[in-house]
Amino acid sequence: MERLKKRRDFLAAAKGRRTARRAFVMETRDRGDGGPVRFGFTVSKRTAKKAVERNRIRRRLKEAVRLAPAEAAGRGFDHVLVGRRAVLDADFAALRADLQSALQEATGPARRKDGRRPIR
RNA sequence: CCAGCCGGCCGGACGGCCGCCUCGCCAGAUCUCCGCAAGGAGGGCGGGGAGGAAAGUCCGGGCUCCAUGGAAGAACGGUGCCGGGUAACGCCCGGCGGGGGCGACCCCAGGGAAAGUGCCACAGAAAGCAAACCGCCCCGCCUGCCGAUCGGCACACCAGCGGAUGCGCCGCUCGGCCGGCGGGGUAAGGGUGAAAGGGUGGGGUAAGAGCCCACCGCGUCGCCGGCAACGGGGACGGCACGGUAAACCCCACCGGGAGCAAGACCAAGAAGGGACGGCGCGGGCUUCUGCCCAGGCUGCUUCCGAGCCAGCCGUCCGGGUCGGUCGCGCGAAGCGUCCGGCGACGGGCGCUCCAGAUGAAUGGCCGUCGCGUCGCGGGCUCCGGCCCGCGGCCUUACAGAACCCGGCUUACAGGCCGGCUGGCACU
RNA sequence: GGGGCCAUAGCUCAGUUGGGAGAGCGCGUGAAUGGCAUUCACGAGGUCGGCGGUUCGAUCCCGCCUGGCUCCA
Repeated sequence: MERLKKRRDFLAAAKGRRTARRAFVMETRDRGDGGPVRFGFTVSKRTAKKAVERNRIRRRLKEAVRLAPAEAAGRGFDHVLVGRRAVLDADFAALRADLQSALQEATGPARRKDGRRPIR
């Protein structure tokens, strides 16, 4: 898994499409170059005050991303996962399922003009 | 057995599958990918991979840069019984003094208030200079009352002469009491207050007072013990010296400032600018040599020393910012053992190499065991609980390295070991 | 990672030789008005962020925690 490390990339992703789930918010940006997919993680001090908790949130999200099938994330995308406190005691299988659906939605067809999700 | 005190330690264990970071070795024909570049990633094998507090950032150092070197001083900040340990410390050890506890033991910013200044609200006579005030005592004078002796009978009184007796009246003297004025002696006592000019007891006195005595406290000076803080004891003094320095301050000692986001290098790349070299560079006197006087700048100040600046020409370098690499893992290191020391600690020998991220590595899932807790069932019981089985829950408290080290402080489920004190019972 | 500052009534803030806890707005009651606003009078409201210490006495002085703000790069 390739990681996002520059502040620039995080700011760019924050302007992209947002996909919210119970335990996290995913910000997605299509770089348009068809290159490898990259992931970034954000857990702020406001989310969890203690460093142990912030570490645990990021690590569980990272593991969920690692176990996700490579083709699900698409090509040329930057995904930033903003962790919430719910990650701490969420069931891991449910976390993976949420990630999978979020990736599917984020890399799928663009939203309709009214901003609602496409009807399946 | 119960209650308690002190010190030290642990803070889940084993295993499976899939992953992450890093180090070493091998391979690596410079092959592929990312990047403008610097550089980074990609293979195999092996090793290592969070804490006792990694935390707070309260102290002390190493290391790095900044400042022109040295000395003295000022300012500011800190520390504060004595001795020792240490690279150093505000830390630690041992001791001393004070306070608390039946005790084991615990607590103390614990120098100086006879260098100076400030403050001590309210209450209180008075709050720090010692006196004033109330009160107490003595003397004198005055007024009033009472009593006694003596003298007297004008008035009042009496049954009455008469003032002999009784009730009385007047006067002298003496004594007592109340009050006032004046003079003096006192600090024992005076609702208060955190604190009141040594304390307690006795003697003494007109009343009192270290006025005298005993003990305690205090001060001064010798002596003895101790490196010292200090302790013991003696003589003398005869109360002078309230508290507050985490109020200003004084004394002694320590401290230059900033911090790895320090700093160095590399790549891309303007302007200001910088470095080096050459020539040149204040005023006066003088024929020249030379002599005299000098400006500005560089630390908070002074002194000594050192250096730089005034222009022109030439050559070279070239910041910030973004990115990359280093700094960055052998150290006041850990473990074991022996020796010295009451101890903190020091020394010798042997063994080991033990995290290095930088949007930041320890994760995910599972099995077995252990611990804790809850529920149910059974058994035992000194009725407080203990044991066994099954099941559920937490899979466990506080908490995540960010240059490193020594301390301090703060947070912490549960548990282990050792020593000691008090009480009860039994032997 | 490293510096600095703040915390006092519901809100915004004063508070120094350490002895009284305060102001404005807001709130409540009353007056005035036919009614409302303005105005006037009166009143309630505080572990001075927490825990220790110094002192006779602490919002104030000294430690240690907690929460918040801010600066450097």
